[in-house]
Amino acid sequence: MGIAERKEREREQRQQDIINAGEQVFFSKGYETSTMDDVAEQAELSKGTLYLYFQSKDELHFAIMERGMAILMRVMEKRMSNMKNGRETLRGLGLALVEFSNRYPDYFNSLIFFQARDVGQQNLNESKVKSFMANRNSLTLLNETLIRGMEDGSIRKDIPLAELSTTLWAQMMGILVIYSAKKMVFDLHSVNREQLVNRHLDLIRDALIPSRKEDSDHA
Amino acid sequence: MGIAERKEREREQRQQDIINAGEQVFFSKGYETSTMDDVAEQAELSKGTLYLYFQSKDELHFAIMERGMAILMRVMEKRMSNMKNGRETLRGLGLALVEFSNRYPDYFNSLIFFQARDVGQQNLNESKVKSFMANRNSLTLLNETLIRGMEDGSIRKDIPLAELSTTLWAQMMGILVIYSAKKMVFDLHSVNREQLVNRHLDLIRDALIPSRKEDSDHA
DNA sequence: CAACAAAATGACTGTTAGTCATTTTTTATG
DNA sequence: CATAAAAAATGACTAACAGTCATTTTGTTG
Repeated sequence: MGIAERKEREREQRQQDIINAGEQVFFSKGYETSTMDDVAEQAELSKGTLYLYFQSKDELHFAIMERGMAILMRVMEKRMSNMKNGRETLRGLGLALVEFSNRYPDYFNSLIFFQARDVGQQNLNESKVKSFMANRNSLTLLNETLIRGMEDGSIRKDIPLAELSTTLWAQMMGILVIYSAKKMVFDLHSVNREQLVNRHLDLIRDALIPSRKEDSDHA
Repeated sequence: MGIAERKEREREQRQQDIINAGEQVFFSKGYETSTMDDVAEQAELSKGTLYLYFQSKDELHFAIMERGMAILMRVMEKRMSNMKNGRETLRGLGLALVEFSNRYPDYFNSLIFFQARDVGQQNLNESKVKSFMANRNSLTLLNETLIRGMEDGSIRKDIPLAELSTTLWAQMMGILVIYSAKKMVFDLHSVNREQLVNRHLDLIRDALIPSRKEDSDHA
């Protein structure tokens, strides 16, 4: 008697259908200007039903972002392979973000949106915790890369790992957020996203090369 | 007959009063959770009057941020003096932001809020243009500092100025936005804002030191 | 003071996220 | 198959709030 199982599948399917409708609407009209009635119409369901599957408009949006995050992880992992050392792999991670932004601009925008979402909110609600979890994987990837680079000698070892990884992560996410929010500033200086990221990665590369003094300090 | 002048002064004063009320309310309750009725009550004015002085809730918030920006500029200019070269001045600019965030946390938060505000908005409205103008001064300061550093030999000269300044600006604003939005991530890694900014400035300093090759390349 | 203008008011509107009593559909049972 | 019970779906409704505007109050001028 697999009725419970079928119900579970149906429920999952309906949830995916709603996410699909949400993507259609949010990606074309923008999140803020889209209404839950729009999504309901697109999904051919009543608004009430939407709330049986998602607690809030924000949670639906979050589910869309999670799809994007999963894709980004795939793109990153592909880019990481075949890199000769940790420092090059680190650059690969950065370039994966550029590739992701070009191939999946809508998902990319969702991701960036969520990076900046909670600015100015003092109370840490559940969505904040979930959003944190969503970032864990990419931070872990970054951490592993730094360890690899420190071990193979391509990255300096004198900076505490947790401090370095969070800094690099904030830098990268940060410039993407700022670019997205203040595109006009960059347009005025004739700098596009790819240039910005490349320049950033160059600077970081230079900053992470072990110094000659450190070279001899083979721990 | 200075009636027109007095009226002008009164109008200005009332506008300042409303901004004061806005600060009181927004700083204590947070922007999103504050209502214009709250501000009206605090200002001892009707809501309608608020809209005679500000086109929208957002514009009132913007006026508050502009006060903060003016303070930040003062803090930066103070920090810039007495620096021995461009590279040190650059660090001074970064540290000015930390000082600002400690001394004027509410204004600082407004500023960061506005940096991230327009993520995901496709249409560039007037507020976006205004927000851009608000950033011009700090970007100009950064530019001047980089030029000084390139001229006194403390900063490498091989990166186009517009590209370098926008990148450094995006990095700095970016990490502050991300820290504000994702404080939890940094708490978990035991990294606070001051550490983050200091580590970032260290990395940038290392990346901007002219290479030995470039040293001989005295243009 | 009367006529006019400027400033201020607050009841009202429009919009939309989220709710919940009611209806429809599906499943279980004799 | 009939019927009771459970599950799913509905959409009219509420609450909240930014922004408006016809009306009232205050100030100015001759």
